Amino acid sequence: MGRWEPGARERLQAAALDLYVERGFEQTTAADIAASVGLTERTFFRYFADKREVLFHGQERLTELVLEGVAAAPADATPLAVVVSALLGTAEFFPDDRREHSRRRQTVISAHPALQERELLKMAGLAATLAGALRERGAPEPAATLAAQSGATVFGVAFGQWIAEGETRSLADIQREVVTELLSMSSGAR
Amino acid sequence: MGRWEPGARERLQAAALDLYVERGFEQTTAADIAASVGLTERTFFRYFADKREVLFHGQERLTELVLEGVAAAPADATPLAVVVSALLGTAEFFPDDRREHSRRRQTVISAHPALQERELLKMAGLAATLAGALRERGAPEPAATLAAQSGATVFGVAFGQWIAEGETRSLADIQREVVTELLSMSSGAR
DNA sequence: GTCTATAGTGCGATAGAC
DNA sequence: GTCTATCGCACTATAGAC
Repeated sequence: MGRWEPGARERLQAAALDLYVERGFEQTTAADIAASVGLTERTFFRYFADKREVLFHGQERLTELVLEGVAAAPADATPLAVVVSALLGTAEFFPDDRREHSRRRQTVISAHPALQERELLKMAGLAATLAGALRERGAPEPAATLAAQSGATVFGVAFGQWIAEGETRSLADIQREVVTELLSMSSGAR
Repeated sequence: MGRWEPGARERLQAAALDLYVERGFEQTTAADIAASVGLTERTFFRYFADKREVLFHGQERLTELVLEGVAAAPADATPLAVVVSALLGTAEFFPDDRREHSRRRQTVISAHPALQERELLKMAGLAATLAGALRERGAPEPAATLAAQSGATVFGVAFGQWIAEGETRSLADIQREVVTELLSMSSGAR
């Protein structure tokens, strides 16, 4: 394990998660992570802009899945229907055998506000991308943003449930239930 | 303006905003801000945990207004109706004569991801507080969280509109329209 | 109020792949 | 030889410890 071995980025990501779990985010330096896979601090920062980013790299694929979900919706679908389609597209990113990894990762994030900030920023970026895609399909503002943000809300709630202790349903199944819940809530409002 | 003059916190906040507008957030050091009001860097960090926090201090009052709004809702109100009441409570925090200040502040935040992160974290905290208040009134999960997050969404969209160039309506008026839009969107979904 | 560890950046040197 | 990942060093600013 050292210089020139392939997969430096992936090794750094795995080592970072392990160390963040073991001793906590703040007690882990970038140099610690790099050293644990035979690299230097300087190389760590070549791959990741900062210590937090190492936990979030790879989410570009999630954006792609959202946009594929948008494209899969019928042309005459309402913004909310398009969002549901986008949402179900994301479920592919979280197969059941990734649940345990997601749980570990989320435990670390939940314990550190600095990591929560970054997660919220990523989610906001995804929602903004989704809103843009809705506008391209002709949705006006503020409907596009409202629908996209509602999608982010549903995703967040469903994801939280998906990684809850003892949960066995798939993310897609949970998402469908949460969407139903959200709609029934709105229609019952005075 | 110097040592021992009262209102150190407020002077630091005003100076920080000015400098962030002038030269940008990253080009402004904590020492710059402190020096510009006759204090030292050390004093800056006594008042604010970090460079970002200086733009967000004072939002505890916003939380209070949200909770007052919750309390003002009739006991048999649906979660969503309680959220609307909470939302309108926040409008008091943003009278029309604060609009220009909010615009300046938001311009800075929008230009710097590090500041957006902090803003998102504050908003998430507020939504979590609101969800907790809804649970205390008997709302079950996930309805409480869905309603609270929807409130945050409406607030964000309405606030963005309120500070838009040329906008003259009050925040409360805009919020009411955005809520209507959100509800009509959900009821029209297939 | 001082002192220090760490984050993060810029730039030039080097080691290995080809 | 070229190309590029990695390293070493110097540096500033943040933030916390004493």
